[in-house]
Amino acid sequence: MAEITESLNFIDRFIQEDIAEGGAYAGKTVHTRFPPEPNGYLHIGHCKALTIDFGTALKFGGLCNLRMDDTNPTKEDVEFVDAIKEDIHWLGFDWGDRFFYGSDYFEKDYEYAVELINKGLAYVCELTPEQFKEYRGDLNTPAISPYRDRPIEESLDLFARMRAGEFEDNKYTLRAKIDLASGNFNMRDPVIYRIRHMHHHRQGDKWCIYPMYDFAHPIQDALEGITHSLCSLEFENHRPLYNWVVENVSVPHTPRQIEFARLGIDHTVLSKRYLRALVEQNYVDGWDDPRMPTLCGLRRRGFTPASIRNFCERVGVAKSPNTIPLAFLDFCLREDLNETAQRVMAVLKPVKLTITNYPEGQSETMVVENNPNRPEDGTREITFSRNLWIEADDFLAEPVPKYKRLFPNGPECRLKGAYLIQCTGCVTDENGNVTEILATYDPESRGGDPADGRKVKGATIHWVDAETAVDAEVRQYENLFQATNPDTSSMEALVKDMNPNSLEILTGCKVEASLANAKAPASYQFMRLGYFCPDSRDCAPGHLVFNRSVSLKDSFKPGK
RNA sequence: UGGGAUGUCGCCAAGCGGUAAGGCACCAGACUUUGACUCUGGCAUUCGUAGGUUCGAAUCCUGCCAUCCCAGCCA
Repeated sequence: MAEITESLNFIDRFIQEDIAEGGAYAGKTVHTRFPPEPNGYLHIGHCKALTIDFGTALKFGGLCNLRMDDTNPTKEDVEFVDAIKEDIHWLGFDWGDRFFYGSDYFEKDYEYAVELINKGLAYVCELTPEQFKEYRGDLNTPAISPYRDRPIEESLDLFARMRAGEFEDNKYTLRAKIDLASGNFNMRDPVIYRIRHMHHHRQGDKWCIYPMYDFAHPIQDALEGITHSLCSLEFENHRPLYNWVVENVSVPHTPRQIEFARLGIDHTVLSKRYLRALVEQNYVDGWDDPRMPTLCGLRRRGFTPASIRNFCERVGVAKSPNTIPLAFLDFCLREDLNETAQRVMAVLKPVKLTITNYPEGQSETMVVENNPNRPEDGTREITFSRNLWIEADDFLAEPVPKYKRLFPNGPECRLKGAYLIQCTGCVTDENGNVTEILATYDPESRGGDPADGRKVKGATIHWVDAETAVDAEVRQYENLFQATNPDTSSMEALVKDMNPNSLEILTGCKVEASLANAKAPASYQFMRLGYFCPDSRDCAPGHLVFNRSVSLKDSFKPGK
């Protein structure tokens, strides 16, 4: 077993007890699994589960399987299977050769179901869905099940005929005989098989009866030798049933289910159901729309795998409900990018800057480092001339207190990697809008350091040479698709509850700087936007002005 | 209302009977070729609440309060 140096969460402690001498799994290899249902794309919430499933196995020197939980043919599709695998690899997790489909165990599931019938622990029920609901009972009254005493032979016969396709959907179900009076509804003789005449994405038309999650999942875990079946809190109520199946069916192995709290992020929809609706009803351009909290959406937004993994690890594992600030996700990205991203200068909201004492037609080349944190990343050359673009926010006609940037007769400022300049004034149009900023430069400060060593009072600002700049149109999205209340019951309500900025963007009315709430200065925003795929398909209102000295293709590749 | 969970700083989260880790956020200062980054310092006499046990409790016991999950032939 690998030495465990990280701090242990509550799951780790359970496992440690289990594998300790005398424990339930003494001497065994810890084995977990990540079991997504292939009915949608993975989102950052799944990433937490992924981090826990794969991370726990790793921590204990064990293994983690990837298993498509495809027992319900009505919602599943191969498109999702491929996308899920790709996203997991992108994140950096690897299941080796342990990739499985829950549906590959259908034959086994069937045998175990027959075993239950033979033991008198399951029976064929013919309540209609409506009756089933009626007979369910309520919090204080037990359920009623008129068919629970059906003779074993009869159930055996009916179950075989269910499989043979003799009955239409919903005509019969197979139910486990457990406890009609249980306070836990999952134990009130739960349905474990239903009839669905439907094409299965993998099994084709081989089956017309499908096992329910509660029956199939423990069996899958047991057959794969999973020691610890980690899942989210909403399955806590299912654990007694999970254990019941494992105990009453002759599976070769006894897995243990442990539940943890799922991830919550403020103002972010993390429910597959709603994400799916957003895609299907065209509120967004697809699962990989940069506004989506899906892994492919985050990837297009410029999130690195390391930043997402780190986020999930730092968020912790516990059982208390949690809502993590979106700012924390941003922090994790900035932290990673600050270390690894190659810098580039670009201007979000451009305004013209003219260096009045710089000769017209003259141009020179400046050399700037690609990443101040990593000299080994080298340098790049950029051109400088009399006409530049700078950030509109780096100039104020009327300075506010403590403003250290450009304003008429303001402090000397540094153009990053170029010269020291001082603002002398500005040009405005008939409406009073600033159209051009005027400044003079100190020829003796090439590179940014004054010849006489005087201290620069103003800030350092970024710029782009108007003569050589590339105008790259890039659509600037709001941080993530946001909603203040993900638990609303309709799309209308959901959209109504959305953050106003998002709504504007969704309807295409207006696109403002996407990272307006990012605390970092513009350059850091560029790191992010720079990694944002400037694919022409995303071109829309906003635009960035890039310095041509960097090849867009090379420097602005998606964060792969 | 029956069953199952959860409550430690604004947000996460350690702690597991010996006297409240850490991160994010925030505040103050230093540094700085991007007001960022980095660095330094500050930030819970108190652990939902009321009692009890104990020399000693966030940790054990009892009651109460709040919140979440469950009555799909979804997962």
